[in-house]
Amino acid sequence: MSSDAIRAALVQRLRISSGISDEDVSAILALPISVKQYAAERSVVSDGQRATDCCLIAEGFCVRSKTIADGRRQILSIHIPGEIPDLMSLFLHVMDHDLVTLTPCTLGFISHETLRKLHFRRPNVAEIFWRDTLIDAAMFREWIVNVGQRPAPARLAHVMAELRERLKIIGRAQTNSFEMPLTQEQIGEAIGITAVHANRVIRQLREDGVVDLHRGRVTVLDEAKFQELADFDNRYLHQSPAT
DNA sequence: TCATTAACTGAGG
DNA sequence: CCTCAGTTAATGA
Repeated sequence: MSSDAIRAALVQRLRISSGISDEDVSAILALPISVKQYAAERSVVSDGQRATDCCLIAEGFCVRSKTIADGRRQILSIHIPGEIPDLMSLFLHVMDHDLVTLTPCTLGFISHETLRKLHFRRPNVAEIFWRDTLIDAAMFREWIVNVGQRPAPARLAHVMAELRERLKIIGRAQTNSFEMPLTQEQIGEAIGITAVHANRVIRQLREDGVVDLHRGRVTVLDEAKFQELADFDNRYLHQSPAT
Protein backbone atom coordinates (compact mmCIF):
# COMPACT_ATOMS: atom_id res chain seq x y z
CA MET A 1 0.00 0.00 0.00
CA SER A 2 1.24 3.48 -0.85
CA SER A 3 1.90 5.99 1.88
CA ASP A 4 -0.77 8.19 0.31
CA ALA A 5 -3.37 5.60 1.15
CA ILE A 6 -2.08 5.56 4.72
CA ARG A 7 -2.46 9.29 5.11
CA ALA A 8 -5.89 9.06 3.55
CA ALA A 9 -6.97 6.59 6.23
CA LEU A 10 -5.98 9.04 8.96
CA VAL A 11 -7.53 12.04 7.28
CA GLN A 12 -10.78 10.22 6.62
CA ARG A 13 -11.15 9.49 10.28
CA LEU A 14 -10.16 12.95 11.49
CA ARG A 15 -12.52 14.58 9.01
CA ILE A 16 -15.43 12.80 10.56
CA SER A 17 -14.54 12.99 14.22
CA SER A 18 -12.86 16.40 14.34
CA GLY A 19 -14.01 18.53 11.42
CA ILE A 20 -10.47 19.12 10.23
CA SER A 21 -9.85 21.91 7.69
CA ASP A 22 -8.51 21.38 4.17
CA GLU A 23 -5.32 23.24 5.03
CA ASP A 24 -4.68 21.03 8.01
CA VAL A 25 -5.36 18.00 5.86
CA SER A 26 -2.75 19.20 3.37
CA ALA A 27 -0.25 19.70 6.18
CA ILE A 28 -0.80 16.14 7.38
CA LEU A 29 -0.66 14.76 3.85
CA ALA A 30 2.76 16.39 3.41
CA LEU A 31 4.33 14.72 6.44
CA PRO A 32 7.24 12.36 5.93
CA ILE A 33 6.06 8.89 6.82
CA SER A 34 7.86 5.57 6.80
CA VAL A 35 5.79 2.58 5.80
CA LYS A 36 6.39 -0.90 7.16
CA GLN A 37 4.63 -4.21 6.82
CA TYR A 38 4.05 -6.35 9.90
CA ALA A 39 2.98 -9.96 10.22
CA ALA A 40 0.19 -10.92 12.63
CA GLU A 41 1.03 -11.17 16.34
CA ARG A 42 4.13 -8.95 16.16
CA SER A 43 5.15 -6.40 18.71
CA VAL A 44 5.24 -2.84 17.35
CA VAL A 45 6.44 -1.13 20.54
CA SER A 46 6.92 -2.79 23.92
CA ASP A 47 6.31 -1.83 27.48
CA GLY A 48 9.39 0.01 28.78
CA GLN A 49 10.67 0.92 25.33
CA ARG A 50 11.48 4.52 24.43
CA ALA A 51 9.37 5.54 21.47
CA THR A 52 10.69 7.91 18.80
CA ASP A 53 7.79 7.64 16.36
CA CYS A 54 4.04 7.45 16.40
CA CYS A 55 2.39 4.65 14.51
CA LEU A 56 -0.53 5.14 12.12
CA ILE A 57 -2.46 2.03 11.17
CA ALA A 58 -3.13 1.95 7.44
CA GLU A 59 -4.32 -1.61 7.20
CA GLY A 60 -5.05 -4.32 9.76
CA PHE A 61 -5.95 -4.54 13.42
CA CYS A 62 -3.75 -3.93 16.48
CA VAL A 63 -4.25 -4.19 20.23
CA ARG A 64 -2.72 -2.46 23.19
CA SER A 65 -2.06 -4.75 26.14
CA LYS A 66 -0.24 -5.25 29.40
CA THR A 67 1.19 -8.50 30.73
CA ILE A 68 1.42 -9.24 34.45
CA ALA A 69 4.11 -11.20 36.29
CA ASP A 70 2.48 -14.62 35.87
CA GLY A 71 2.24 -14.10 32.12
CA ARG A 72 -1.43 -13.32 31.85
CA ARG A 73 -2.30 -10.53 29.47
CA GLN A 74 -5.00 -7.90 29.53
CA ILE A 75 -6.02 -6.45 26.18
CA LEU A 76 -6.76 -2.77 26.79
CA SER A 77 -8.03 -1.62 23.42
CA ILE A 78 -8.51 -2.72 19.84
CA HIS A 79 -7.29 -0.47 17.01
CA ILE A 80 -8.34 -0.18 13.39
CA PRO A 81 -7.08 1.58 10.24
CA GLY A 82 -6.82 5.35 10.46
CA GLU A 83 -5.95 5.35 14.15
CA ILE A 84 -2.71 6.32 15.91
CA PRO A 85 -2.74 4.04 18.96
CA ASP A 86 0.48 5.40 20.46
CA LEU A 87 -0.08 9.11 19.99
CA MET A 88 0.52 9.56 23.71
CA SER A 89 4.14 8.47 23.24
CA LEU A 90 4.75 11.91 21.75
CA PHE A 91 4.71 13.23 25.32
CA LEU A 92 5.09 10.05 27.39
CA HIS A 93 8.24 8.75 25.78
CA VAL A 94 8.69 5.49 27.67
CA MET A 95 5.94 3.03 26.80
CA ASP A 96 3.79 1.81 29.71
CA HIS A 97 2.12 -0.95 27.68
CA ASP A 98 2.61 -2.99 24.51
CA LEU A 99 1.30 -2.31 21.03
CA VAL A 100 0.93 -5.55 19.07
CA THR A 101 -0.47 -6.44 15.66
CA LEU A 102 -3.46 -8.76 15.61
CA THR A 103 -3.54 -9.34 11.86
CA PRO A 104 -0.98 -8.58 9.16
CA CYS A 105 -0.67 -4.79 9.18
CA THR A 106 0.57 -1.91 7.11
CA LEU A 107 1.85 0.71 9.52
CA GLY A 108 3.08 4.23 8.88
CA PHE A 109 5.60 5.77 11.28
CA ILE A 110 5.81 9.52 11.81
CA SER A 111 8.69 10.80 13.93
CA HIS A 112 8.00 12.66 17.13
CA GLU A 113 10.14 15.48 15.80
CA THR A 114 7.94 15.84 12.75
CA LEU A 115 4.75 15.81 14.80
CA ARG A 116 6.15 18.32 17.28
CA LYS A 117 7.02 20.73 14.47
CA LEU A 118 3.56 20.26 13.04
CA HIS A 119 2.03 21.17 16.40
CA PHE A 120 3.94 24.47 16.46
CA ARG A 121 3.15 25.25 12.86
CA ARG A 122 -0.52 24.26 13.09
CA PRO A 123 -2.14 24.64 16.48
CA ASN A 124 -5.38 23.34 14.99
CA VAL A 125 -3.77 20.02 14.31
CA ALA A 126 -2.43 19.96 17.85
CA GLU A 127 -5.96 20.49 19.10
CA ILE A 128 -7.28 17.71 16.92
CA PHE A 129 -4.64 15.31 18.19
CA TRP A 130 -5.33 16.37 21.74
CA ARG A 131 -9.02 15.75 21.21
CA ASP A 132 -8.20 12.37 19.74
CA THR A 133 -6.20 11.48 22.84
CA LEU A 134 -9.06 12.54 25.11
CA ILE A 135 -11.46 10.33 23.18
CA ASP A 136 -8.95 7.53 23.63
CA ALA A 137 -9.15 8.11 27.38
CA ALA A 138 -12.96 8.09 27.22
CA MET A 139 -12.78 4.73 25.52
CA PHE A 140 -10.60 3.41 28.32
CA ARG A 141 -13.15 4.57 30.90
CA GLU A 142 -15.85 2.73 29.03
CA TRP A 143 -13.63 -0.35 28.80
CA ILE A 144 -13.11 -0.33 32.59
CA VAL A 145 -16.83 -0.08 33.27
CA ASN A 146 -17.47 -2.84 30.79
CA VAL A 147 -14.92 -5.31 32.13
CA GLY A 148 -15.53 -4.39 35.76
CA GLN A 149 -19.32 -4.41 35.91
CA ARG A 150 -21.08 -6.17 33.05
CA PRO A 151 -21.77 -9.91 32.89
CA ALA A 152 -19.63 -11.71 30.33
CA PRO A 153 -22.18 -11.88 27.47
CA ALA A 154 -22.86 -8.14 27.76
CA ARG A 155 -19.14 -7.44 27.97
CA LEU A 156 -18.58 -9.18 24.67
CA ALA A 157 -21.59 -7.53 23.06
CA HIS A 158 -20.40 -4.11 24.16
CA VAL A 159 -16.92 -4.61 22.71
CA MET A 160 -18.59 -5.71 19.48
CA ALA A 161 -20.93 -2.71 19.44
CA GLU A 162 -18.09 -0.26 19.92
CA LEU A 163 -15.98 -1.90 17.25
CA ARG A 164 -18.90 -1.74 14.83
CA GLU A 165 -19.40 1.94 15.52
CA ARG A 166 -15.74 2.73 14.90
CA LEU A 167 -15.52 0.56 11.80
CA LYS A 168 -18.59 2.32 10.41
CA ILE A 169 -16.76 5.65 10.66
CA ILE A 170 -14.09 4.41 8.27
CA GLY A 171 -16.63 2.69 6.05
CA ARG A 172 -15.69 -0.82 7.03
CA ALA A 173 -18.79 -2.15 8.75
CA GLN A 174 -22.27 -2.97 7.71
CA THR A 175 -24.95 -2.80 10.35
CA ASN A 176 -25.24 -6.54 10.66
CA SER A 177 -21.74 -7.69 9.77
CA PHE A 178 -18.18 -6.58 10.41
CA GLU A 179 -14.66 -7.84 11.08
CA MET A 180 -13.46 -8.74 14.54
CA PRO A 181 -10.29 -10.77 14.01
CA LEU A 182 -9.69 -11.98 17.57
CA THR A 183 -9.23 -15.59 18.57
CA GLN A 184 -11.29 -16.81 21.51
CA GLU A 185 -8.14 -16.66 23.61
CA GLN A 186 -7.76 -12.97 22.70
CA ILE A 187 -11.43 -12.30 23.37
CA GLY A 188 -10.88 -13.79 26.81
CA GLU A 189 -7.89 -11.51 27.34
CA ALA A 190 -9.96 -8.52 26.28
CA ILE A 191 -12.93 -9.10 28.56
CA GLY A 192 -11.25 -10.89 31.45
CA ILE A 193 -12.45 -14.47 31.06
CA THR A 194 -10.75 -17.73 30.03
CA ALA A 195 -10.78 -18.91 26.44
CA VAL A 196 -13.07 -21.81 27.38
CA HIS A 197 -15.55 -19.45 28.91
CA ALA A 198 -15.26 -17.13 25.91
CA ASN A 199 -16.32 -20.10 23.82
CA ARG A 200 -19.32 -20.73 26.07
CA VAL A 201 -20.35 -17.08 25.92
CA ILE A 202 -20.08 -16.98 22.13
CA ARG A 203 -22.13 -20.12 21.87
CA GLN A 204 -24.77 -18.77 24.20
CA LEU A 205 -25.09 -15.57 22.17
CA ARG A 206 -25.44 -17.63 19.03
CA GLU A 207 -28.03 -19.97 20.57
CA ASP A 208 -29.99 -17.02 21.92
CA GLY A 209 -30.10 -15.59 18.40
CA VAL A 210 -28.32 -12.37 19.38
CA VAL A 211 -25.05 -12.38 17.50
CA ASP A 212 -22.73 -14.84 15.82
CA LEU A 213 -18.95 -14.72 15.80
CA HIS A 214 -17.30 -16.96 13.29
CA ARG A 215 -13.81 -16.81 11.79
CA GLY A 216 -13.16 -13.26 12.84
CA ARG A 217 -16.48 -11.91 11.57
CA VAL A 218 -19.42 -10.74 13.64
CA THR A 219 -22.94 -11.19 12.35
CA VAL A 220 -25.72 -9.50 14.27
CA LEU A 221 -28.68 -11.87 14.30
CA ASP A 222 -31.16 -9.65 16.12
CA GLU A 223 -30.42 -5.95 16.27
CA ALA A 224 -32.83 -5.22 19.10
CA LYS A 225 -31.53 -8.01 21.32
CA PHE A 226 -27.96 -7.03 20.49
CA GLN A 227 -28.46 -3.39 21.46
CA GLU A 228 -30.29 -4.29 24.63
CA LEU A 229 -27.54 -6.66 25.72
CA ALA A 230 -24.62 -4.40 24.72
CA ASP A 231 -26.09 -1.40 26.56
CA PHE A 232 -24.07 0.71 24.14
CA ASP A 233 -24.34 4.50 24.07
CA ASN A 234 -22.02 6.03 21.50
CA ARG A 235 -21.76 9.38 23.28
CA TYR A 236 -18.37 8.54 24.75
CA LEU A 237 -16.88 8.27 21.25
CA HIS A 238 -17.59 12.00 20.75
CA GLN A 239 -17.94 11.66 17.01
CA SER A 240 -19.37 15.06 16.18
CA PRO A 241 -16.96 17.91 16.86
CA ALA A 242 -19.72 20.50 17.20
CA THR A 243 -21.27 18.99 20.31
C1' DT B 1 -3.29 -24.06 16.17
C1' DC B 2 -7.84 -22.85 17.25
C1' DA B 3 -12.49 -24.12 18.38
C1' DT B 4 -15.71 -27.09 20.71
C1' DT B 5 -17.67 -29.56 24.30
C1' DA B 6 -18.24 -32.25 28.55
C1' DA B 7 -17.42 -32.99 33.28
C1' DC B 8 -16.27 -31.37 37.47
C1' DT B 9 -15.53 -27.83 40.92
C1' DG B 10 -16.35 -23.85 43.83
C1' DA B 11 -18.13 -19.16 44.82
C1' DG B 12 -21.90 -16.64 45.69
C1' DG B 13 -26.71 -15.30 45.62
C1' DC C 1 -30.75 -24.84 44.03
C1' DC C 2 -29.13 -21.89 40.35
C1' DT C 3 -25.86 -19.17 37.63
C1' DC C 4 -21.36 -18.00 36.51
C1' DA C 5 -16.82 -19.12 35.59
C1' DG C 6 -12.20 -21.64 36.09
C1' DT C 7 -9.84 -26.11 35.28
C1' DT C 8 -8.92 -30.18 32.91
C1' DA C 9 -9.16 -33.10 29.25
C1' DA C 10 -10.68 -35.06 25.01
C1' DT C 11 -11.69 -34.28 20.30
C1' DG C 12 -12.59 -31.96 15.88
C1' DA C 13 -11.65 -28.55 11.93
